[in-house]
Amino acid sequence: MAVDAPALSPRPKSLNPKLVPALPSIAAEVSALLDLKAAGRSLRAGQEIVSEGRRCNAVFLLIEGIAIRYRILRDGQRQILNFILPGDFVGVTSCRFDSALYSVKTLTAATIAPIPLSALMALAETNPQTAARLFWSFSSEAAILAEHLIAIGRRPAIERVAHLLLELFSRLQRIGLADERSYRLPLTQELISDALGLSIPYVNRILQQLRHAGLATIKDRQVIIQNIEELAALADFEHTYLRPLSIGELVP
Amino acid sequence: MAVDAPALSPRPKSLNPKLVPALPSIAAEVSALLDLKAAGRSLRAGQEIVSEGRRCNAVFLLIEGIAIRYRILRDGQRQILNFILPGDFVGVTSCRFDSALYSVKTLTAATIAPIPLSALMALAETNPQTAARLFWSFSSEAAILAEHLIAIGRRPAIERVAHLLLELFSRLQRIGLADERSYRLPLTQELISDALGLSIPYVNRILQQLRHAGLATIKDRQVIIQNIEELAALADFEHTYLRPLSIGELVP
DNA sequence: CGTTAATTTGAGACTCATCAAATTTTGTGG
DNA sequence: CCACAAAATTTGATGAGTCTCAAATTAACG
Repeated sequence: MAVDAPALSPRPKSLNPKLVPALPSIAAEVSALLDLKAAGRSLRAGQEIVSEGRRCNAVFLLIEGIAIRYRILRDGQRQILNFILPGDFVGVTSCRFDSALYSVKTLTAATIAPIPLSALMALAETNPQTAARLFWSFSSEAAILAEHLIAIGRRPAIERVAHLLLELFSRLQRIGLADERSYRLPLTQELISDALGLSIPYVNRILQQLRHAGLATIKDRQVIIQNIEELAALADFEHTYLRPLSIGELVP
Repeated sequence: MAVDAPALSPRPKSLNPKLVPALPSIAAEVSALLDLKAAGRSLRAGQEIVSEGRRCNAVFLLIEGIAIRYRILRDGQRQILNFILPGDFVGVTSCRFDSALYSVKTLTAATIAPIPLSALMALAETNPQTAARLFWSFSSEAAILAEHLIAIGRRPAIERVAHLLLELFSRLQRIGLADERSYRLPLTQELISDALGLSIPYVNRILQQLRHAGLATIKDRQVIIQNIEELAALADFEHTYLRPLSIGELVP
């Protein structure tokens, strides 16, 4: 089921001390079916997977590492749409248009497995049940975007930051990349500000508030959630939106 | 292919003077297959289709009328996530969780056709190709949410408002519900403010700016885009994100 | 171990929110 | 079809939240 970690080339310098995590079941299923393990490509930190304005002829399964999806506006500002974690598919939205609407790039060293659109179409022909499950799973991305929209549209900066830290915590924990109250991630203040529509100096001040309140700290590329309950209360965080039902769980 | 307007009961009191628009092809296909026309239910303005916190056991095809998807926050604020227009599916994200994350309610009189999840599952069994196309089409919603996220996160109020007016214009035009430079829609300032994360008085002032600049006017539930080019330039509006490729157009 | 990247601090300005009230428009029952 | 109640728009004054700019400090990396 899960991708076998030792089968991939070990990467001692990886920022992530953990092994390759378990993939969500549909990702594992597709991975097995299309032999994606063999197709894995290693990327360095900062490499683009998808480039805005360019045709995108594949979707990618992120096997290891962290990436972001973002848009650069005409005035040079950046808006990060979401963080992409192991087990997530990359480029699903981008390949739906004749040129990609967003860019995706790695934040750490990463391993990705491309799935050419032709393979996806073939899958829809030869294995339509799996394809349906896969496509169904794609729509869960909308829930995360919607939650970001709510946070950015209607919540003050401190709640947004708290919410982001908790979302990443919850998602990483789910795939075995976080422990009880912390996770490793090169989450710079610039990334936070671009994800939440804030300025870097203000994010800095917000982080100080969280630190002084004993709620959360970022240090040495490590995010430490010191008081989960209080932070969740502050952020009005409820992790249901990160736990979509698979197609099989819909009708009990 | 398209839904036959006269076949549906005419609704003289409808706020919308136009007839039922052509559905997108996948919607038409599913509609025909499941005989959704016969299943159409009429709703009055302001009725809830999906309620946050409640189990949602169906998706709905909006056949006629306008709806919004939104969340009410703990402090009573509302964030509108998107506007739902004829031909759009409702509740796709909501039914993916054991209780709906958002509410959906009509803004005008409307006609919807429920598709029980069981029917959707059955479709995936009996007609997996169609199901795959349908599920694939669901993921285009993410592009609209992403664009909203960018607007709210990184653009000043006047650009957000301009962007929203143009998005609705473009989407309505596509389904035959807008003419050259205007469309009918009960778009109150409260709706705009809740969609864009602004206050009502400020939206009011922004609309005055747009009006005085000769760019756009809202009057008598009608939105008039007086200068499309200039408004689009102001908003940095590019409608690619509203024109996803169907699954068949992906590999040319 | 230097050089670039990231964080931190301060001062000042500006966008936009809040609150309150007046005005206009819309919907509705008589 | 009018009159009234409710909803929506408009205006003003004030203040909070957040941004910008600039520079200093600290941390990361080859």
